[in-house]
Amino acid sequence: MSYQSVDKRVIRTKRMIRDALTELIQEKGFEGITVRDLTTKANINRGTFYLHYRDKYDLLEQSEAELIQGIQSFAKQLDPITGVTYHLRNEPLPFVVKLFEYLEEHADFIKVILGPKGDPAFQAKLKEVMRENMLEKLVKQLKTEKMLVPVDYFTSFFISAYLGVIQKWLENGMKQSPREMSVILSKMVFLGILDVVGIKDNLSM
Amino acid sequence: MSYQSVDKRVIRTKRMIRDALTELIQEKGFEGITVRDLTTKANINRGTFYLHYRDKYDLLEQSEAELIQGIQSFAKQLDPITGVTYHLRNEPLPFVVKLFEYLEEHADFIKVILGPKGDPAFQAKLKEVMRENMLEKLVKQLKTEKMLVPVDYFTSFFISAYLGVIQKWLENGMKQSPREMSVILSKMVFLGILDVVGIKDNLSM
DNA sequence: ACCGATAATGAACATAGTGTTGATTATTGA
DNA sequence: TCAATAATCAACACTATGTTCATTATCGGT
Repeated sequence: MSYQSVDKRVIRTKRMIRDALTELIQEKGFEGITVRDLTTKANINRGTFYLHYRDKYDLLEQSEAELIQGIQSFAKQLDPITGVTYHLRNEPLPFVVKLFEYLEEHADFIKVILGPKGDPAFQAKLKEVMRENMLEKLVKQLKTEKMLVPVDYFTSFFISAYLGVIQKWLENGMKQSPREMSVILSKMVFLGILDVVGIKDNLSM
Repeated sequence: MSYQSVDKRVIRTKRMIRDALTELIQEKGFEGITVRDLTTKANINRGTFYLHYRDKYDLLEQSEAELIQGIQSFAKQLDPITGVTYHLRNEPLPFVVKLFEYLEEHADFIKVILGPKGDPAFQAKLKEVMRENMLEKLVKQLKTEKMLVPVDYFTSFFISAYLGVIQKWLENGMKQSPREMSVILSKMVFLGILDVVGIKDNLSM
């Protein structure tokens, strides 16, 4: 009925370790965490930890990999025609809306892992997934020689901008809905800075 | 003649520790580094380390603080009239050019500290400095109610975009000059995505 | 060139975390 | 109910930490 571990005890133990990890990263950052800290907070025996994870880095990797996998699995279900169509219509990409929904759902962990005490490698992974699902198809359809800037700086610019807004949104306590955030982002992506700030009659000088 | 430590031995020891730190972060990331690693690589006695730093976190903080201070010191010397004037002229901010020059100068350390094995807290600090020197004055002159998006998302968007391009530039081996990078960034900031990619007659479909 | 000040060394220390083992108990799924 | 296996507990050798103290080496100022 299952090639997976469905043993209630395993589920329970792993969940408690994951919860402890989230709390502890918040408290002291990942670096400062010891296996003893984790097992104490999780109320399990220290030996039990090693039954499931090689060390704390293994725990972190597995936790991150699950999140990335979660994103990729819903990304694949999305309309493959996306890409340029949405870009041209100045509409938020369905992927972006879904992404915010997903982030919201797993906010506890993601918030700390993307925060100042988190893991910069996870930022890189997330950027890569975003790039694949938001810009890859667009870039492939462009004659890059016509671009005003080198393509990899173009990509880095917008993906980092997205991630920065995501981090701010999480930090702010996710006051806006995923749809609202997608719209905000679209505006900034499609308009230049002067339009976004409503300049011309806006300046006080 | 000096309230500072100018003793040649201290200078030498600290420099060797800093160099070892840079190399070791590259090799295994900051987390994996032990004081023993540092002192072995630096060819000094382990006890000597503790004469200068409380622990490896103290070392990291001091190293980062020096960099931030370096940025702030040249920022203060710049023309205080900057701000909106340059933004309106679509010219690269002098601060940005200077910043790239500074990053280039300290690339060894900054490259790893901003990389996937680096310190996310340093990213946050750098963003803050950039915000103060690039957007603060602009934002103060705007009637924020006229903006199309919440001001803090606006700020996060562009500052993160800048940082993302900086990271890519470092990762790429700094092939472009500071001035070139400033121009590339200005283009992306002032034009929307469609203009930047040269769209309309650019799409192959 | 000297000499007092101080930086660096080397060895030892208690303390704490790591990852592993083997025996025992508790819980699970069928 | 019971065989399988997860979790516990205690012990283990090993490594890193941060501190100490006596000793040696190097510095800066005269």
